[in-house]
Amino acid sequence: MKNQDVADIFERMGTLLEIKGEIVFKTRAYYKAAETIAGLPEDIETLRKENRLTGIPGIGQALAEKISQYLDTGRMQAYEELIKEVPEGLLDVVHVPSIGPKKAKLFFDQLKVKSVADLREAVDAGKLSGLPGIQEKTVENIRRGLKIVREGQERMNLGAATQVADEFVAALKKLPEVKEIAAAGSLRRGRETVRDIDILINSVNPQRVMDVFVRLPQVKSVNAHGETRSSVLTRNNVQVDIRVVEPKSFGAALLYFTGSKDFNIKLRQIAIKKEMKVSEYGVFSVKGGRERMLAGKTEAGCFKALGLPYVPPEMREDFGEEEYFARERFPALVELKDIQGDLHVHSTWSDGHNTIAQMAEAARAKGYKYLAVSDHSPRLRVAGGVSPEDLKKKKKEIDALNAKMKDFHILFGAEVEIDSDGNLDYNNAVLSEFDFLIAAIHSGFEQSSEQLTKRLVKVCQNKYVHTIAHPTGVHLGKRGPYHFDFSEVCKAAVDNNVCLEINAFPVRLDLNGANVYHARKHGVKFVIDTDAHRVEHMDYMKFGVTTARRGWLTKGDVLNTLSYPELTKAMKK
DNA sequence: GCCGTTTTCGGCCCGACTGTTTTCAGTCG
Repeated sequence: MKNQDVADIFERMGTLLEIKGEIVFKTRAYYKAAETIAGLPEDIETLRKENRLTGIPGIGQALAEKISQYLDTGRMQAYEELIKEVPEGLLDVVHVPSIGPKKAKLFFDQLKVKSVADLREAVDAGKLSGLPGIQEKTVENIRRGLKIVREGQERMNLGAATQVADEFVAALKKLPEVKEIAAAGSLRRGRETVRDIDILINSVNPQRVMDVFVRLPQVKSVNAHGETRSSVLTRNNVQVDIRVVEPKSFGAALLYFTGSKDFNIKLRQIAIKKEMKVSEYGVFSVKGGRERMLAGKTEAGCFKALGLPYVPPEMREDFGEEEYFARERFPALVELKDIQGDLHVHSTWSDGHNTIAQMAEAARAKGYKYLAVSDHSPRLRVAGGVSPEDLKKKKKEIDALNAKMKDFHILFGAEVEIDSDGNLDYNNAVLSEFDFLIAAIHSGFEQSSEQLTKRLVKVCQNKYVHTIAHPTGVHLGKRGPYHFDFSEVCKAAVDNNVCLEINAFPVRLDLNGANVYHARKHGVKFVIDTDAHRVEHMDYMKFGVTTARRGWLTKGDVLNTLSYPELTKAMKK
């Protein structure tokens, strides 16, 4: 798949064109195209072969030609010409906080700054002040921006972000001035990774809330401290922004600050067609040149005023809103309370920290009806995979526990290694013993797309397999997904009654929301599992459910929303 | 550069904060 490569180039071209001073609509077209291509479910080379490039929204004749040229030659002439004019190093320069395309160009033109290193030198040599529009404060901001870049502001995973947000929300909630408080932004949408935290507050005394916020002990430095907006950096270099709004606008503000950006744009475009206007203050009628507020207090009210069905935060991305709005009504998305059990947890039999009994007790305390204890197979030596001999003992332990429990079932499970040819790590006699069988790839990620696809399809065809764990192998912040033909594997899964896993472990979230969305279109069924290696990890289920919701799943799409009798029936091959 | 049941030309989301300015440009979300 060259999708990401093409997306990256367009993204870079967008920025370079901005620095060059192109009209914003042109640069926006490149950004838009980059985002769309990065999120495409289909291989761009396939689309090209079938002459369907211009069918992609936001791709016209000009961009289609550039894509084709890149696929044919591995190069893009327009890009290469562009970087002759605007050095590539400026791409990093504009990513320094408080520096945008205009300042980058200014420093390049006047001081020959071509990289972040050049910029750092220019700052240290005091060359910046004196340039038009640049004075001491600006230099100071740039200096601070450089420091942030040095310390590296990476995206956090959803788990880490949730933790930071919870801390701030808990601290601010104590103020009597705070009437309502909610984390918004990509965190509320449940994105797999989050850059910064947005917190929205309903209060009639913004100044007081702001003053308390910027002085919280977690705060290291203050970027902005205004009447209604403030922004700080925590000791761990996480940016946290808060905004205070009046009660009458809380819903509109929550809608706005939840995003996504593309979703907001879409809403505003719809509003314009209906002679309305949407801002963070409300939904307004602008008929006859007169502004009249229609809604703002609640999110639901805003959607209603626009004549649209309510869209859950997880769905507010740039895929498929048309389909959603056309339907008017949408079946309810799966919720945490629908989950009846966890089908992928580990115990002390392999690399888990807790015994089967402890894991089962924790699952029961959550109100679950069943739990599959799915330990690793022998090939995964680092994880202490369970030998066939030990499996017999493990089975006995489970049988004994089950005999003692009412209304709860422990399933004899396994997470079995898939070898480089798509074969499993136990023989058929052993495999046939398991109640629930998860197949997983933990090695051989570097194989070609063809090999990996073949491997995964073969696993789907294995009659003992119930699900494929973390199907794309992504490890957030560490490793990208391995490449295979996703559609092909989805088809094989459907044909063989194999589920795909939504692994809720925060560094995985694999499948991700976009994967789930596309797999669902193929008719794939899913399990949402935590991959817990200790009791506490079972709390990660909420992140898996969020991811499922991002892929538009309903209860009916998810295997572990079934009752135990229904589950055993559904697992029959 | 894209796009079109009012358009193949003329549009393309909206507002706060900051720092530099005497009314606004740049950056950010």
